[in-house]
Amino acid sequence: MQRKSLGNMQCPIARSLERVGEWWSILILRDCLHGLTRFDEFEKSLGIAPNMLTRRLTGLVEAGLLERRQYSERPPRFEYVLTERGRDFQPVLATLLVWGNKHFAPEGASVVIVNRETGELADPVVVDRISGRPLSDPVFSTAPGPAAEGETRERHTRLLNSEDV
Amino acid sequence: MQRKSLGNMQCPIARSLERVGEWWSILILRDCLHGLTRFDEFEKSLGIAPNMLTRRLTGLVEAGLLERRQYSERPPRFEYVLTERGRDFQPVLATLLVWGNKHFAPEGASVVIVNRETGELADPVVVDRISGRPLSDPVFSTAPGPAAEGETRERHTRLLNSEDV
DNA sequence: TATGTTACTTTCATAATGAAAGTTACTGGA
DNA sequence: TCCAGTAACTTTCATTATGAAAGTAACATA
Repeated sequence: MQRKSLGNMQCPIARSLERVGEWWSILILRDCLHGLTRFDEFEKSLGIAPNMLTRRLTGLVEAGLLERRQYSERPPRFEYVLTERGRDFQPVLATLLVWGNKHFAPEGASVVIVNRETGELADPVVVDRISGRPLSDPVFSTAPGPAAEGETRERHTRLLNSEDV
Repeated sequence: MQRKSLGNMQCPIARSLERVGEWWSILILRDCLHGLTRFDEFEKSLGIAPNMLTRRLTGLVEAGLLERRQYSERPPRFEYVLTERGRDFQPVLATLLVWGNKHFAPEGASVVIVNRETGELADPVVVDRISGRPLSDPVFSTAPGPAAEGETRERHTRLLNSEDV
């Protein structure tokens, strides 16, 4: 009766969540992208118990999002640095930030994204690089990919047809 | 010794995770955005135990992402439909999908996003609507917002300065 | 009357989370 | 040499969260 694994689903969202879906994981990645690397930095920043932090860091290392690196021989000291896979998580954090600011910051935003060249607030949106159109445009929908099998293929094919009307 | 709440943090990412950070929540939202509305649809699609599904649906309704709506008087039957807040979550799902496809689909993508007008694969990226530049551009960074207090303000101010070099 | 459908609830075991305290391997100062 | 301090943890144990299995409610349909 283990927590049910999402990793063997075909859905890329499910597979992502298998790696970062546990309590604390995404906040640790947030801190990493803010430049934190050391155990006690995470501990203080998050207010997380050290045993939990160890579990999460180990998990993120195993998932290939972080690398555990020795930065001192004597005394032996380690730090955690993002891999490319971990850095690639940034867009997810940006969209979570925007969503949080819009819906859960009634007192106003506490964290924003700024363009340091112009000083202006950024307004992050997801667009399709090919067409330049916002992904919210109804022309976009999910579809089965080349590796889709069985239920996944049916599910997304169905969806495509039903929205084609 | 309850699971530690992230909702009283100022960070918008933490506040978002307070609402959708539990196991299954994001996958339920994914299914909602695919058009599912009914209990047994979610149950079958996810392979989730019904008691878990009830807890999550209740939580998402309380968080204002879903609305529970009666669609039949006799027999009494209910469905769950996205609110605006729930629909606004879509960009997060898109970025999770892209990340999952890139890093956890060695056999190739099983789900893709397509432009149904051109038939081409979409390539979703986060850009700043104001400047048009990709958010990965180093000119962008987080900064304390108008409502930032104490530690939050310091943290992001520090960051801004250190990267200004 | 029996079976099926949809949307659940109840009970209970196991896994995940968290608080508190302790450990390791040092450095630097009295 | 002794003691405090630092950084990165581990250990133990209580409490929550998750999940499997079975059951329930309120009907419709045959």
